[in-house]
Amino acid sequence: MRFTKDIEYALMACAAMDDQIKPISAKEISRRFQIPYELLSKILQNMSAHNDLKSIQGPKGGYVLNKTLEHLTIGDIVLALRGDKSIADCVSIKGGQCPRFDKCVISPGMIKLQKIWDDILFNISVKDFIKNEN
Amino acid sequence: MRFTKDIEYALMACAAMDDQIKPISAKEISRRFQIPYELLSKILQNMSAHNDLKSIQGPKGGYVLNKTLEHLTIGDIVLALRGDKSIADCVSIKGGQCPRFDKCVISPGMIKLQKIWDDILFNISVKDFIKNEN
DNA sequence: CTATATACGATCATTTTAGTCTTATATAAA
DNA sequence: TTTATATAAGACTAAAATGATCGTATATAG
Ligand code: FES
Ligand code: FES
Repeated sequence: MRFTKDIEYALMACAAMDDQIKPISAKEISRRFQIPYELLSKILQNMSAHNDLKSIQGPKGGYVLNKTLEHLTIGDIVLALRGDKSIADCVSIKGGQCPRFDKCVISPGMIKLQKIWDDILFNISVKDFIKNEN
Repeated sequence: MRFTKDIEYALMACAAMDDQIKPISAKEISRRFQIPYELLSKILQNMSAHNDLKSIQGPKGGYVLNKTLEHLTIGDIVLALRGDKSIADCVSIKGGQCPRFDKCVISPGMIKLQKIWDDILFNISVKDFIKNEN
């Protein structure tokens, strides 16, 4: 039950783009946080495809936030990077294929816990996450 | 951010042992839930080493719960099977080695989220998790 | 035109997860 | 005391996910 490096890198990138009018390049973010450039690029491209960011090509190009960090949640980032927010196989989209599905003893609990987790993920904004007051 | 199969299997095993006075063997649990026997064995041994279960060797042996499921939490199971409950590298025990540690922009948020998650993990009992009322 | 940027797909290395195999030890019951 | 049944433990393998790299194409500011 852990966040992977993508998520960490994405959150750092968000911090770099916060309050920025001008686009910031992947290279600049990569340099600032010591994140492998190509890896970061793909992360930003995924976030772009998910409409969390807007990309501007060419010189002076880079990425800009599409929404403010107040309106971007941790859950959005997980969805952009993972595509799936399920906390276990038992409760995943493909759960229907599980041979145990009909009489599964853990799925009621998993479903409940999934709801609790979703509630957290999609209600903590990246702004909340980044700011270190309190 | 997902629970692995161990956790699922451990929870199923707990369900099988709930309210049981007599020990249940790994083989029996394995058969009932279609869990690979050797894999389940190791899971139960880990839970045993963590004092969640008591093991009885020999014929008519098996495993019995050491505490009631009301007093066993999801967090206990994660600790027994994973050894580590941290939600990300940034906030893990070895976090001190991170080159970004001193000026990390995400660690305040990670620490906060870790607390929230711990609060959930160690306050949901396996009994709560298993029972399907509500 | 050229330098700088994203877009995208393929590839590779490492780590984690999942599952298997083997051997040793304990013990209830015949 | 023998035998069958059980846990204990560690080595091993296979498969999947993660982390990182490479190469090439395309867009565009200057
Ligand atoms: S484990 Fe398959 S549905 Fe729960
Ligand atoms: S990422 Fe290293 S301390 Fe936060």
